[in-house]
Amino acid sequence: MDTSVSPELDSSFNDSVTDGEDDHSEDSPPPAAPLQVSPGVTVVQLCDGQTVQVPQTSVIQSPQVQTVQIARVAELQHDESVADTQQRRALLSRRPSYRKILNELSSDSPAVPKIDEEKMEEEEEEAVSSAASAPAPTSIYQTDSGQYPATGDIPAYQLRSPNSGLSHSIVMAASPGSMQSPSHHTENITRKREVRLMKNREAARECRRKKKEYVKCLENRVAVLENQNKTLIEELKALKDIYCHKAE
DNA sequence: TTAGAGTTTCGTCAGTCAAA
DNA sequence: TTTGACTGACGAAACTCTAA
Repeated sequence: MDTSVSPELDSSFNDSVTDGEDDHSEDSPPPAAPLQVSPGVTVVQLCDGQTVQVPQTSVIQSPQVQTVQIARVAELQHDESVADTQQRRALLSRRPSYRKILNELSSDSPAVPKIDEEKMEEEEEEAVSSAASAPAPTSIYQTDSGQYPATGDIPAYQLRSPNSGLSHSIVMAASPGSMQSPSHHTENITRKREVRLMKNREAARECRRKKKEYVKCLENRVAVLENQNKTLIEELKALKDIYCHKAE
């Protein structure tokens, strides 16, 4: 099972995504700066072991952030090793959902729309109640969401679904399970199935939407890091030049 | 213009997990 | 134990691109 790797990646990844969403995140101070010798100056070690003092405005401090992040991941791993099994299982077995990740994102960045869960619930309830109370719906896809009739675009596999024709005259039994005729029982099962399918359909849509946003955030993050990397390389080159001139 | 390949989108199923 | 939410995998349909 390779899922054991994902939580660490995800925990650091969530930070990265959050940072990636906000391009100014590089301006924020790192959680710790081990090579910082004074408030305005950072010490950078060159390949020959010597050190050079760099103004704090330099982007060279950013790798420290990464180092610290790696250290935090290592810490996390250590903590996990001593945590109880249930907690570890919770950490290792499942990655956070896109909903969680994106909700975190949205709390950091107002540009990302937060998922209105209450609204979604209301819509679902509405859909369910309409499915249950509709006098004679021709199809659940027409009565519930209103999407398909609006576009007139009902996929063929939905039309030929074995359930699509069975949703007529859905009536709730007065006491489900006690005095239910076979037909009512079948209708109840059918209705439950249709509700489940409808919810799952919505969930799949939402999941895909979240996934897209998530991938976009990753791409943004990659772009930011690539730029940063380029700047760092140039800066390192300049510093080496300065050092070589001094040495001569 | 059109046939076919490649890509995208969508619904469904199955499996997992957390909460009740 | 049951239930609901979430998400990967799969197949089907729609869409896009390209060579003939």
